[in-house]
Amino acid sequence: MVTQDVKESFGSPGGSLAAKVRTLAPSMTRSMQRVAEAVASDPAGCAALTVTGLAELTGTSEATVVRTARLLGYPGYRDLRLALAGLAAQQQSGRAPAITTDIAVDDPIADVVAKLAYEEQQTLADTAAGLDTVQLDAAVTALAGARRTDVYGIGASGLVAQDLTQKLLRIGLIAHAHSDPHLAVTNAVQLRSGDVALAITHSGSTGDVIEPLRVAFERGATTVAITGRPDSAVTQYADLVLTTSTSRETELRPAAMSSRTSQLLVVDCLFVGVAQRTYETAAPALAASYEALAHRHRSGSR
Amino acid sequence: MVTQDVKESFGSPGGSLAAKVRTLAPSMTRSMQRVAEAVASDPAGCAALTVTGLAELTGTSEATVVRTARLLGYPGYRDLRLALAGLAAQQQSGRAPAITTDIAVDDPIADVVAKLAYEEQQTLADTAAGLDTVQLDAAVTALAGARRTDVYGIGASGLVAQDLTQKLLRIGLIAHAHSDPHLAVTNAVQLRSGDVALAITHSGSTGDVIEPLRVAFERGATTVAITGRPDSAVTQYADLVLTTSTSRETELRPAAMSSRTSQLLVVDCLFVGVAQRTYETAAPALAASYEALAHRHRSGSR
DNA sequence: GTCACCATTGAAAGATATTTTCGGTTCGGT
DNA sequence: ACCGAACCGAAAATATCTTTCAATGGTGAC
Repeated sequence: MVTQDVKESFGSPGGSLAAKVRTLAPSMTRSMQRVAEAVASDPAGCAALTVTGLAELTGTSEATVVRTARLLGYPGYRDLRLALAGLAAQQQSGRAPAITTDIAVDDPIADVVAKLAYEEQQTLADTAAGLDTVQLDAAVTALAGARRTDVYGIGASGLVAQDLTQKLLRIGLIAHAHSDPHLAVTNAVQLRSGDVALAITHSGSTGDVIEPLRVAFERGATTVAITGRPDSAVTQYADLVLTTSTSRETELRPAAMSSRTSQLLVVDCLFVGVAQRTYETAAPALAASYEALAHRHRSGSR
Repeated sequence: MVTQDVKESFGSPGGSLAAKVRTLAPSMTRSMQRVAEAVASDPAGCAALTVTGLAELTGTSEATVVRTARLLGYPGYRDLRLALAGLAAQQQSGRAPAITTDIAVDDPIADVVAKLAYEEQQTLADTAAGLDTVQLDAAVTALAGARRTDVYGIGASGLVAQDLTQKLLRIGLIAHAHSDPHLAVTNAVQLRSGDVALAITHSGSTGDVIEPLRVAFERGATTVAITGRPDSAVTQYADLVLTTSTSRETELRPAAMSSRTSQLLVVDCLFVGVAQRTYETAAPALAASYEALAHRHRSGSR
């Protein structure tokens, strides 16, 4: 029997499908994209169609439809269709007001705030839905037990890398963020089994970040990639891949914005996970760092 | 095609299936009742089964299963199954309880993800609701017209400061982030009317950040504070105050986490606002920086 | 520019699932 | 005991889904 795992597909909340389509779209061929788009835009309608029907609707072939279903993580079209039916039902029951419009040049500032907040919320939901908790758990375990951890990130992702290291340092772990590619590589050489190297790159193809990860990978360290493109170059050298969501970008809202939100959520999850594992030492360390900073704040607040 | 009317089956509210089974049970034969009962008691489980599977489970034959499906009002088993999938999804989503509890040490990683995502969404909503758009608008105007902009932030807020400057630089504005208190002050001395100084501090009482803002304030620059405490020391020297939200912190989720989310939203709003104001120059600058980075990415990704 | 190669695609064959048919079985009535 | 009707399931028939494979078109090397 092929269709035993429907329950699991239900496990992920509804919106995740549209998100999945977005993250995987870049790695799809043109015809597959057509199919994916049809499915994402009208789940209910597509659920009513057979493979042949959907193939005709999208002007492709049955084979392509099945291929798309596979890429989206289902064993076959049958299961995609089942998931679609579920999705449609959910949509029907839960109203979707959705602020759909992009941010325009002449939007009043209040609209900008509302739209940005909404989109970032959306990004968070998508990311949470798309995160592979098994990989995440494995990454947490690796980090918690690591002798040392190196984190690579450039540009906006570099800030996320620093955020993670700041947090890890706070709970007594040894972590460094590298944004200088050369230093990153020379440090990566020092890594060995039991250490962790973590690369953060939205595109998954940032050479300056891939290179140190490759070195770490070859030295036997546990390598983790946080990327929006689970099929990109960086994953070649990653033992564990944590996927961030990709929301559609607009001219005034560059992709960097949502990828940052997404990356930070992943990083937070890693941190909390590690803090749980190392609670005995993490809790006092957090308290201590809080204490240490107290005197840097002016006492009276007016 | 037999399966054209799936949408309609969704139309009937979820619970009606169990009711329908009860109503029709008397008119059913023994084997059909077994099937109907199985379907009613575990829609999700049955949705995962093929006709043959369900027939075996209930100790009946495929024919009986199909007959039951017909009696329940569906054209065939295929459509019953689709409806079942929808029902299961609804049930699942229905029991999505508000995640109110704090993150506990022994929470499974999946719960951690859900709770973190939820809390960050909450933070975003709170921030958006609490933002003073008048002040925000004024800050945008100041930034858009500034000769130069200095941003102060320490620790986690320092990363937010860098995020803002990275973005502003991208659209051709002159902005610097300072995390070194001494350098910040020495640079602040250079500021004058028409320049902007922006301090980011959650507590509002971080001396190292207040000091340069005070200097800038006294030199006549437009000063902006992004803080979670609108009554704190930093606001003394701030012409404009943008308030970030403060959500309750827990042991495993330090305040830094939500304040960062909140600060980033404010910063994003500032950025988009400025990009709108300076659209003529910002749009091409954004495009250009995108181009410039393209070659740093390895080509093949698929 | 041409060629070789690889990715992409759809047609059709093959496999599976669903529906229908049909004959056997059971059960109640006579 | 016999008859008839409803009930049921095995298996054939059909629909649907999946896989294979050859044709196509695009891409990079030379």
